[in-house]
Amino acid sequence: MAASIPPATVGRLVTYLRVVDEFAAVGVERVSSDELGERAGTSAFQVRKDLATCGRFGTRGSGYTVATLERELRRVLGLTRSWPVAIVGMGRIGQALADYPNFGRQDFVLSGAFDVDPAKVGMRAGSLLIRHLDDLPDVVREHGIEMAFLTVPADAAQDAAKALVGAGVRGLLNFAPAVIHVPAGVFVESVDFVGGLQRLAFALGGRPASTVGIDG
Amino acid sequence: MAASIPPATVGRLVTYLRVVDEFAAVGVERVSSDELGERAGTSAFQVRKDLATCGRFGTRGSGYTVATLERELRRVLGLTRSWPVAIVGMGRIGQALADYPNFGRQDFVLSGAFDVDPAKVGMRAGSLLIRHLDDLPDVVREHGIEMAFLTVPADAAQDAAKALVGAGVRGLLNFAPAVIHVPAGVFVESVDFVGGLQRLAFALGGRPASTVGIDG
DNA sequence: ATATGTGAATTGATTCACAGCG
DNA sequence: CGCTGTGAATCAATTCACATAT
Repeated sequence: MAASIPPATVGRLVTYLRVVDEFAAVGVERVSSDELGERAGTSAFQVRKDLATCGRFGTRGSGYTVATLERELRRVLGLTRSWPVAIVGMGRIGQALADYPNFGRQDFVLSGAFDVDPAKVGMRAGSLLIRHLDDLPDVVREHGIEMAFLTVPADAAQDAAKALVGAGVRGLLNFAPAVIHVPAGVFVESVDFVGGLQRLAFALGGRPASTVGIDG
Repeated sequence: MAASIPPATVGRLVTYLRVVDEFAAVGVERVSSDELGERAGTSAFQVRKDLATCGRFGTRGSGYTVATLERELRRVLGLTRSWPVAIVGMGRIGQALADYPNFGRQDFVLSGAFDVDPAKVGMRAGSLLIRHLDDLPDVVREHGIEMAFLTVPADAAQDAAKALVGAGVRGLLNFAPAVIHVPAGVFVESVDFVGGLQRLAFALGGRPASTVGIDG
C-alpha cells in the first residue's frame, strides 16, 4: 500500500491540485484526464499514470469528480493538516514572504521570523515579530515547526541550515543561490531564481536564435 | 557540433558554475570531479559526464583548471553577454527583486519595471522607474529585453505572459503559482515556492514519518 | 600514478495501446 | 461507447567500469 511516488510525479500532483482548485472555483464538478492535462501543461496519458500511481480516483467512462480528486490529492500530498512554517532571514525576500497573503489558504501558517541583525530583531514583518536566530529552538518547539524558508544571503545559507536542522526542522525551502548539505531525513527544496535566469539564458542564447516563428 | 544538452544537465551546469566561482573566490586554481561533485551535491561520475557533454575541459591526471572551467561554463550557458531583464508585477516580490543586489555580477541587468496599478506607476523601485504595462513594447524594443520576471498574482499571470510574448520577450521566469502557456520558441522557468512547500509537506508527511534516524 | 572521457549497463520516466469498467 | 487504469515499449538519465591521456 502507498507505493512510493516518484519525485517527478509529486511535482505534477502539486500542479494537478492547483488546476483542480481552479475548476472547483468556477463550479465544475467533473473533469477528464484530457482537460486536466491541457490545463496542467502535460498529456492526458501522464495525468492518468500519475493519478493511478496513488490510487483509483476516477470513474471509467465519465472522468474524475473534482471534489474527490481535490480531497485525495490533498491527502496524498500531506495537506490534510496545518503546517507551521518559519522564515529565517528577514531581508527583502523574507519580508516579502511574510506579507504573502495566501499561505493560509494552502494550510501553511507563518509561525516565526528570524534574523541575526540586531537592527531587525524586535521589528514586525507582516503579523510576525522578528526574533533572533538564537531563539529558534524555543520557537520551533513551541509551535511544532517542521519546515522553514531559508532566505539568508548565499554565504550564510549553510550555517543557517545547520541551525535549523539542529533545532529539529526537517524541511527547508532554500532561496539562496547555494547548495545546501543536510543529513539524511532532512529535505531541501530549492527556489533558485538566479539559476532560473541562467537556464533561460541557455535556452535563448546557448543555441542560435534560429529565427523561431510564432505564427500559426 | 554543440550536441544538444539535456535539461537535467543544464540545471547542474548552473550549479557547477556557482561552485567553480566559489573555488575561484578563495584562490583555488585546479579542481577534480570529486571535489566539484562533493560541493555540488552530486557524484563525480555525474560531473564528468555533464562536463564531457559540452566539451573537453579537463586534463587527465590532474583535473580541471578553475579559470578555464568558469570561462567554458559561461560560454555554454550563454553568459558571455549581458541580458537586460524586465520585471512585470511590482508587488512585494517584484519590489524585492528590484532591490536584489547581485544580478549585475551575474550578467543580468534590470532594465524595466511594470505594473497596471496607477498607484504604483511613476514610483521608483530600486534604480527603476515603474511604468505602465502598456509601455512594455516600447521599453522592450528600446533596451533589447529578451527575458522577464513574471511577478503578478496567479490570476493575472497568463494575461501578463501574453503581453510579454506579444512584446517580443522569449524567456519568462514565472513566480506565480500557475501554469503559463506560451507558443513554441518561448521558454518558461518557474519558481514555485508554494509548490515547494507542498512538495516538502509530501516528503515530511505524505509518507509515514517512519522514525528516520539521523544517527550513523 | 592519477583523474578525465566515454561506451555499456542499469535504472527511471514517459509514451503508447488497449484491456476493463461504467 | 467513453474514459480510466495499466502493462509493454520507448526514451532519457544515471551509474559504472575502464581505456586513455598526461
